[in-house]
Amino acid sequence: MTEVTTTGADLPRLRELNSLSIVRALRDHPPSTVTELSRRTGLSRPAVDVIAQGLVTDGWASVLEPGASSAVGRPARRYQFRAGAGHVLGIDVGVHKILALLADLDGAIVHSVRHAVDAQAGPEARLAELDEVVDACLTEAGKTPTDIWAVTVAVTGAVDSAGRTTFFTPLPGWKGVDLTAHLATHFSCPTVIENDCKLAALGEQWKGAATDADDIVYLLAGLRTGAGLIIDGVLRRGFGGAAGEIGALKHVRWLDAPQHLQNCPGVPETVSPDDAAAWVFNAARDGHKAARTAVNRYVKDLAVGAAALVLTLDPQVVVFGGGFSRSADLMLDPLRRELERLCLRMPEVRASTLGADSVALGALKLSLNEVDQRLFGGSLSAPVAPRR
Amino acid sequence: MTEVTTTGADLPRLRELNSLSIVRALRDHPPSTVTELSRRTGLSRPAVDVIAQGLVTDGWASVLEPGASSAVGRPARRYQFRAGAGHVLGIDVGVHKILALLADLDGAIVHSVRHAVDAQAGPEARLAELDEVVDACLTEAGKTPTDIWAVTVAVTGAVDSAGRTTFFTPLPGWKGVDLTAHLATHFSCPTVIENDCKLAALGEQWKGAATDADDIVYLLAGLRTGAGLIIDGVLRRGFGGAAGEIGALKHVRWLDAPQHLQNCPGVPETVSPDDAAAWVFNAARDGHKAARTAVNRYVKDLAVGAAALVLTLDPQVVVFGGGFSRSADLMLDPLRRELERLCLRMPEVRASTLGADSVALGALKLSLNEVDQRLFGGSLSAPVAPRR
DNA sequence: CGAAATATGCTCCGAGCTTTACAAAGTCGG
DNA sequence: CCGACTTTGTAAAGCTCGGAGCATATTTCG
Repeated sequence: MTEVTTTGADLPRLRELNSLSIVRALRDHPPSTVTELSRRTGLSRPAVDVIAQGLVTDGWASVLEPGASSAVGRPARRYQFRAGAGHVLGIDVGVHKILALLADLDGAIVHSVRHAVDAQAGPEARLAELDEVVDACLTEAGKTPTDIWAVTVAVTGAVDSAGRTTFFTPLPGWKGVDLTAHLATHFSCPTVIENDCKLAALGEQWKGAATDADDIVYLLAGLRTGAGLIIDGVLRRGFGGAAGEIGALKHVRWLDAPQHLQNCPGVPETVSPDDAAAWVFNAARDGHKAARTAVNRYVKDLAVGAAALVLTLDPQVVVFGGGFSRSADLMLDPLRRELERLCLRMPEVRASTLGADSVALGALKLSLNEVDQRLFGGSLSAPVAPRR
Repeated sequence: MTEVTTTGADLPRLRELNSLSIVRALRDHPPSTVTELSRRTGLSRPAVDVIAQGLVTDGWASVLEPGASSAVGRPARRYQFRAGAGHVLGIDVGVHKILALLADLDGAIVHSVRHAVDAQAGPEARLAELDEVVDACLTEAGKTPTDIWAVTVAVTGAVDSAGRTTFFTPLPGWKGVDLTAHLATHFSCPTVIENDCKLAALGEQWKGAATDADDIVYLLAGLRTGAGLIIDGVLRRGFGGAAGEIGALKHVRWLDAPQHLQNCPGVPETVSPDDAAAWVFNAARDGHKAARTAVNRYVKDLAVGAAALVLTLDPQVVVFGGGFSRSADLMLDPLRRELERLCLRMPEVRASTLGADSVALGALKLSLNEVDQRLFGGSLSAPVAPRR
């Protein structure tokens, strides 16, 4: 019955907006004087002063008393965003490992815990391991679940808007798992489940190979092949969460592409199937003939799907990531050549700089985005942080 | 040197924001009383009253004096957005025709002019015809170029951010044409050049088959084959304006797909190549064997590219448009079957409801968006409309 | 030590929104 | 036809907020 679309603003709301404006300015350039903030926001000095003091009493900012000054004139009090007011979690539930990252509101990583997991482990064992990793991460950092403002978990396979893993996933028995419900028993904050490729794309945009780009295609090249898309600066999930799954098209041989490497003639019997690809890359570097053709065939197959993504989206950058990106030196140029042949407008092709960490970092970033949306989207009141 | 990022807001700015809020509310439900606006915006009645009167004196709104009232109580003055304060143009420069639509700020079409053009006409002749269409449209509606607040022109081929047609285009000799510069001699308002497929997608979202969707793949199926993408409610151009050009991939046989229809065995010699497809569709409806297989082969080729788009973007709706959409009855179900086979999550498949007008309507919508952005994005001051 | 420069803190003013109150203009019922 | 009621239009009072200006504090430089 009550109108929700209250678009009009009164004076308190104006104050709120200006407070948000100050917080934003504070986060961009951490230790700021009132005069700097005044210049950056366009507000007058007295207004900024009042608001900044309010932010301090509410726990959003802290003051650095003058100390040693470098310029002439009375040294200014410096305010800084209290990044420690809250924390977020980013968790990568992979086939072989679980990695949890804990960061403050500035995205600075406070602690991380990585456990190895048996690739064959069922959902119960995996969930138990997940709980253990989260517990360890929190206790070792001296935090409790109530200190956490957002949690994002990366899983393999397409994730629908409710957080369910649909279609398929390489995690054994994972298909029906309701991770959201499981996390709700530990955390009362918002929890997001998302596909690992998509989060890796976000990670590379945040702190990796594509910080300057707003239109990115991330290629996950490994034993699995996948993609994550960032369009106009925002991670795109698609209507059903299945965006980027071009590998499902039969004309694109993504499913079988890694077999060029695994079934390469000449791989010694002593090398396990999981390590075969690494052996082939090394052999190719040493000039091994069969290995070179295997790599080229792999890249050729990868490029067809990549070209479909590029032609559809016309991105600025293609990031080559995933387990095979450690051998990007071998594949980047052939990939460029193939794309050049197949595409209309050639994007930049770059190798991942984060490697396997991109997934967990992307999860962290999505948690931060979630918090930002709650703060900047609505009011600044929700989770007040009173303590110093 | 001056700081552009003035995020803070003072009192005048608050008034401005509230004015915009009222304008928006006014546009949603045209004839509104002050009380209604007050309820919808959350502002108090006196505030709304003052703002509304200001909007009237500035020419943004007009008053409807009471008249016959139906309810009890004193009859209310009704305000309405003055859609006639400005006008926009949407123009479709096609191979065979040029169509110009003139609309007011509500998007209501005031006048339209369509001229046929020789498909072989060179750029000079085509530009001259364009000028003639625009002139006719304005003068017949009693407008001058200064009454126009935004112009969008649809052309074939990929358009870069500067409005140049790059790569290729079916319009003879069109490749180097600087349409933006040409329009600047007529109009001082912003002019946008955009690809016709993309605008058709926008048209279908605005007034066509996908008004309820935010994630749309529009298929242009005709003698040319193309696509336009709307992701999260916004038309996506790609970094270089070449988004949706999946037809350039050799594995996707979009370029040759229409030849299944044109080279269908059994087409009489008397039928011109341009009309061959229509003949095949009619024959297929009558049970003509070769025609049916030709249609099926065409749909099969079309579906591969469509599947690549769908798998990449996971849209809610696929709109089947273009010249062939008049025969959607024949192709919609086969297309669904093919997509069902190729895709992970099946989107809805709908036939275009606008037909060939979708392009010009989309151009119109983009012009309106341009105006909206100028109004709602910044201040309400720019093009004041003083006259009653 | 004084001048210059910069930052802080305070007061006053004006703008804008809300609340309250009241007059105006209709309808409805007798 | 008239009075009660309801809703709208309008004016006044009060509150909050940001801007401008000035006095004061603190540091550097000459």
